[in-house]
Parts: sequence; structure tokens; C-alpha cells
Amino acid sequence: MPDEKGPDHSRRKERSRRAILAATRALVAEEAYEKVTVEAIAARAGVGKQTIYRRWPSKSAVVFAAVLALSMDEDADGQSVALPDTGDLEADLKLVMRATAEEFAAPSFDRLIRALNTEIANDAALAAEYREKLAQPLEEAKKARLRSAQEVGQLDADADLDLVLEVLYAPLFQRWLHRSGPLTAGYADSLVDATLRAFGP
Amino acid sequence: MPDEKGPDHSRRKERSRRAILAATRALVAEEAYEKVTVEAIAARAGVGKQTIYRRWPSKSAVVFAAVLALSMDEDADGQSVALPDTGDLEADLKLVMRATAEEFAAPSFDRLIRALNTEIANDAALAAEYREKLAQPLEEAKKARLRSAQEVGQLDADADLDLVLEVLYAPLFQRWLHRSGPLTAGYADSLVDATLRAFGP
Amino acid sequence: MPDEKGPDHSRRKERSRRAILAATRALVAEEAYEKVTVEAIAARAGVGKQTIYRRWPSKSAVVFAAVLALSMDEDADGQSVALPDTGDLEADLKLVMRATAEEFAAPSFDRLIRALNTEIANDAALAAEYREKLAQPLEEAKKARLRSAQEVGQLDADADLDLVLEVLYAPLFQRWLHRSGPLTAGYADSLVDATLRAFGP
Amino acid sequence: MPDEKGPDHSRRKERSRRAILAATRALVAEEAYEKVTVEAIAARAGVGKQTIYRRWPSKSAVVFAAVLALSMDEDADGQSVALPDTGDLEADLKLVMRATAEEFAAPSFDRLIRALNTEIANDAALAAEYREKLAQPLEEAKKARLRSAQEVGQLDADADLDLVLEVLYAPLFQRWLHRSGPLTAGYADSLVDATLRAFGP
DNA sequence: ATTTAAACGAGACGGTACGTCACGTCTTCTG
DNA sequence: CAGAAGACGTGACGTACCGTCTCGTTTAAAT
Repeated sequence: MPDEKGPDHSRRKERSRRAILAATRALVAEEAYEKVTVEAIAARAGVGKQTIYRRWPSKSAVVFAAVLALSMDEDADGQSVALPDTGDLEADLKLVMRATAEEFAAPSFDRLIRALNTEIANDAALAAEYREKLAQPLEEAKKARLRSAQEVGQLDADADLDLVLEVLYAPLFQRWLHRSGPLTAGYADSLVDATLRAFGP
Repeated sequence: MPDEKGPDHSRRKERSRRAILAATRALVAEEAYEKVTVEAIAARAGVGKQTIYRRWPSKSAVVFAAVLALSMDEDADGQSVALPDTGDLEADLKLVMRATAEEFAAPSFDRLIRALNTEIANDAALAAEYREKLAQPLEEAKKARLRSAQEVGQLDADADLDLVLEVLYAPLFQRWLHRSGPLTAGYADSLVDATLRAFGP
Repeated sequence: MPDEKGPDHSRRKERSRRAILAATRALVAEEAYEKVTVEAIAARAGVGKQTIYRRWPSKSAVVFAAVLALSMDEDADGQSVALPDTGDLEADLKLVMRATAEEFAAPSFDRLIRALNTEIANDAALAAEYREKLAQPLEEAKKARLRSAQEVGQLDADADLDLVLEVLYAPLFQRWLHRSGPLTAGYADSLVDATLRAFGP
Repeated sequence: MPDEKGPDHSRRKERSRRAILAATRALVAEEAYEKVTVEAIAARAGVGKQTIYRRWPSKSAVVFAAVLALSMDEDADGQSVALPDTGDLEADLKLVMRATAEEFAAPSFDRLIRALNTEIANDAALAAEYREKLAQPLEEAKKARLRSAQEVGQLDADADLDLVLEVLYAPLFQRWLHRSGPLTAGYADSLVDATLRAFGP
């Protein structure tokens, strides 16, 4: 018996909720982040400002929820966030890293993730929620692939998988965030190579 | 003849400039970043707002300059930004990485660098200036140490030093930015170990 | 055949109607008028907001109806709004004017009538309804007493009774509205005296 | 030594102050009062909203100040608010009352005074200020004329002049506020006649 | 006793205006 | 004559109510 309270307004709620998140994503993806105002979101979503503030306590939270919902939707689509496992760790990782590099290079995704990182960097609560809802599930999927590699002797059985993931991904993330270099396929490959040299069998 | 325009107002200029940057650093270090307003900086520095805007085009730029000046002052103190070179790369790197980890853990430095990263992440021009004025000199110093190691056979002579630095530092940076784990001495050591395994001779 | 559509829900209607008007009166009488919101009325009446808007087109109309109903109820009680007629016009008028002055001095009545006047002053339609439903019946009663006085020679037979009433009541009303002086019994008497000097036989 | 503080920004202040009050008067005179918003005033005055709120605590206060300033300007123009004194009280009063009736009939003045009365009726502080700044000076001028009449035996020497003024003006005011009758020249005359009958020698 | 449909309480919604805050500009007077 | 003091235009913020619009839920009459 989940619903023991008043009338069910869930349909309207759900519709406006989706409209708000979609509008937020659209705006973040296409505009400079400072131009993403709550008023603009409300206007684009065809929604009153109060409807936004009824659900989220601040603009940060809306932006965060918007990006979050995007990823959750994607996950829901394919159901799993599993990485490819062809048995060849190097090939699999290069595939994934090249895809990741490409993704970060797309302008709209860039703006989205940059906004997300801005919010997260200055709000520990959002950071925690981000890790719980987005980062950890993804990391678990990645670790599962690494464990599978450990089992077949393609990765040091004693390696700290959190560390392995950091060595693999953090350079890409930092280069993207600071725009300190190009995110090429070759770069992606180099990271996989270095990681496997560091944590190979 | 360095000053060719009239009386010597350079002293006042310099004094107010320092006061502004010091006030900015103090505020950023002690308050939530959203509370750092130009008005607060001006008040704290005992300066008119216009004196701030005469020198920098925006609040971002002031904050950026404040952090920048901090580092430049430090550099000026010791004159060089050279890393220690005892001949033992592993020991030297661990020393540096442990110090870096400690530095990031200090609350006031944390807030300062977080503010800097927020500004940088959303402003490509600031990011470029940051890399030119702060990151690159530091990286050059680090690369100098790595080259020295290559010469004595403690590091792969063909290694891409930019990549080496990323593998070494980016995990620490990411863990700090996302608060995704503790920045312990052991963690610092692990990064050095992994890097040396990846790029050792 | 008065009811040609469906069941008779008039009892509920009547109950909620009374609750709304009573709640409105209570709120107007006890709070600053700006704090009288439709939501507050609905909450106090234990009624949905829509139930209010089903019956009245605006908040103004509700407030107006609430005050109106109060007076109509009072009238219904005593059935007639006739003024006393002892044969002595001066005594009768002083009695009435003193009572009126007292009434206006009561805080809750004050707030009620002030709210009514606020609505009326800026809405010609409400003003018309007010005159038709409240003011005119009262004026007719007063004029009846004046006519009776004319017949016995206590008042100029040619006097314009509207004007007489204005000279008698308007000063009291204005003094109350503008809080420009005390509403004492002596003041009430003075108005009667002045009016009788102006329009006496 | 009135100004012992910082720099004098009075010129800008005065300019924006005048613009705000003028815009307010224009809007009140031409629109329904509910459409007179602070934002509209600011826009019309070419002024920021904050500049309005820096000076006045609420919309009511601005509207009040706007009407107040209008009257004070007028007074300042002619310097005195004295009523005509030809020696013939009846003629003088009829002149003034007819002018007053005409004034109230003008739509823009009507809206202005209606707005003023709305604010005053529900705010005792504004009402007090109104009486002090506007009503009392005017009343003094009127009483001066009445006193002059008392001296030449055209008015009862013992008459309470406040009461005389109320009997003279309040009926006109009430009729206007409640729209309960036409404000004709004949009506103005009738009020003078009645007043003189009540308080004549 | 069961059905049925109007009226209902609850309260989310789109909207408008509020009053506040900080930005970056502009103006005035002072050291 | 550069600088502190600070008012200004701008525009987003988050809040409060308005009057509208669903939602299930009484409730009283008709079955």
C-alpha cells in the first residue's frame, strides 16, 4: 500500500517534471551556463517558476536532476550499464575510452557535464548524490569488467580497482576539464596502455 | 625611466592592488564562494568598487588573479619552482605527491582552488591564462625532474612526459574535486608506484 | 418546477457558503486586510479554493458578499430596518447617530467596513451593488423617518432628503475613514444639531 | 552644517526621484490602479526597481509620495494655499466648492485621489502623514477664511470650524467616493447653503 | 441497499508582481 | 587627479497569491 494519502496528481506532476528537466537540458546544452536561468527554464518548459521551486530547492538542484535524469533514462533504456567483455581487456578498454573521449568532445555534452561539475564542485551534498546515483553504478560496471580480467589473468589480481579506474579515467577527465590537450583516439589508447603497464599481470 | 607619466601614483596603485587581492583570498578562503561578492572584497580591502573594475574586467578575473598572485608570490619567494632532485625519482615524487595531497586537504586552500576551478571550467579564456601563467611553469618544473630521471635511466626515455604527469596527478585532482576518496600519504605513494610501473625503464 | 436538474445538493451548498462567508468575516475582522487571502479563507472555512471561485468571481466579491451577508442577516433578524420614531426627531437622530459612532469605533467592525470601502472605492460594479443592496434600503428607512418629521413640521418640507442625510452622516463617515478626529457622543450630537439648524422648519 | 557625511549625490538622486514620482502619477492617472506595478513605474521612469525600493518601503508609500509631491509642488508654485476672500463668504465658498466638485469629476484626478484614499484607508501611518502634510495645511487655509468670516459676522463666532468644514466638504467627498450622486455646481451650492444655514450668524 | 452524478477538499498548476541581491557602470566629492 | 564612497540600471532570484485545473471523495437523491 504505497499511496495512503490524498488524490493522485501524479500525471500532471510527471508531465511538468519531464518538461522542466527537458527544458533544462536543452538550455544547458545550447547556451552559456550563466544564461540558464530558472525563469528561462520555466518559460521553455511552459511552466510556472513556482512549479520548479516546489520540487527543487535551487537552480543547482534542477540542473543536477536534469543531467541525472538523462543518464538514468539512458540506463533504463539498455537496462544494464555493463561494459563490453570480449575477453580482450585491452581492446575492450580502448573501445570504451575512445567512445568516452568522443563523448566529451561533443559541445552539448561538454556544456552539460561542465555545468554538472560546476554544481558538484561547490556543493558537497550534490557531490554525494552524484556519486551515489551516477558515478558509483558506472564504476561498479567498470570494476566488474576489471574483475573479469583479473580472473583470466589479464590484470593484477591484487590491484586496487578504484585506483586502476582513476589512473585510467582521471587523466582524460582532467584534460577535458582544463582543456589542456586534445581528446584523440590515440590519447585514449595511451591511457589504456599506461594503465595496463601499471596494473597488468 | 620606468614611470613616464607624471607624479608617482604607482605606490598607491600597488598598495590597493595588493589589498584587493589579499582581501579576495581571505574571503574565498573563509566563506562559501557564493558569498564572495565584489562589494565584500572592496569593503574588506578598504577600496572603492571602481578601483577593482579599473583593473579587472569581472569578479571571475579578480578571483583568478588573487589565486594567481598567491602562487606567483610563493614562486617569487623561493625564486625557483624546481622539484627536489635527490637522484631517487621514486622518493622525490612521493615527497612531492604527499605534500600535494596534504595541501589539497587544507580547508582554506581547498576553497581557493575550488573557486579557481569553478571559474576556469566555464571560461576558456581564463583557462588559457591559467595554463599559461600557473600550470605550464609548474609542469615544466615537473618535466625537468622527469627528464633528469630519464637521463639516469629511472624513467622510460620515450615516455610522453605530459602523459606521465597526467597519470601521476590527475587521479589525485579528480579524487579531490569529486571528494570521491581520502587523500592519504598511502594514496600518494600508490600513484607514484603505479606511474613508475607504467613508465619505468 | 424550480428544480429541473438532478438531485438537490442545496444543503451542502448552503453549509459551505455560510462557512466561507463566516471565515471571511472572521479573517477580515481580526487581521490586516492584506493578509486576508483566498487560501486563508478556504483553509479557515475547511473548504477547497474552487468552492469559493465556483460562487464568486474574485476575492473582492467574496469580501463584499461576506459583509453584505452580515448586514442582511441582521436585517432579517429584526425584519425591518426602521429607525425609532418617538415623535421627537432630534432625540431619535441623536440616538441613532450615537449608536452609529459607537459601531464605527469597534475594531472588528472598523476593519470590516474599511475592507468593504476599499473594494467599493475601486470597483464601480461593486459600488453599485453596495448601494442597491445595502445603502439604499438603509437610506430609505432613514428618509422615511425624515418624511415623518416633515409631516409634523420638525423638518423643512422642501428639504432634499438625500442632502439632509449626507450632511448628517458624511462628516461622521469621513472622520472615521480618515481617522481625523474622535467619534464621540458629543460629536454625534453636534452633527444632528447642525443638520437640524440647516434643514429645520 | 547640514551635510557632514560623504559626497553629495543629490543631483542624481533628485533626478531619479522626480522621474519616479512623475511616472507613478502618470500611471495612476491613466490606468486601473491594480495595473500600477512597481515594475511599470520603474520602466516608465527609466529607473531600476531597486532605486525605488531604496527610497520607499512599499508601493503604497511611492503612490502616496507621488500624490503628495504633486500637491506640494502646486503649493510651492503659488506659494500660498489661501482661499479667495472677497468679503462675501457665500460667494467665495461656492466658488471653491464648485471648483472642488469639478476637480473630483476629472478622470485622472479621480484615479489619483482614489488610489490615495485606498492606501490611506488601510494604513494608519500613511493616514497620519497625509493629514499632517496635505490635509491640515489645506484645512488651515480654509479655517483662516472662516475665521475672517466670523470676524465680519458672516459666521457664528462660536462655531467649531472643524465641524463646519466637515459639514461643508464631507458630503461632497462621500458622494464622490461612493459614486452615490452627481457632483454638479448646484450640488456644490446646496452644500454651501446648508452649511451657512447651520453655522450662519 | 446500491447506484449515480453533482459538489466537494485538496492542492498542483501557469502566471504576475513582489521585494532582495549582486553585478558592473557612473557620478560626486575628497585627500 | 586618482580614488573611496556609493547610487544607479539591470536582471535573476526565490516567495506569495491569484484564479484555473485536475484529482479522488463524499453525499444525497434516485434507483
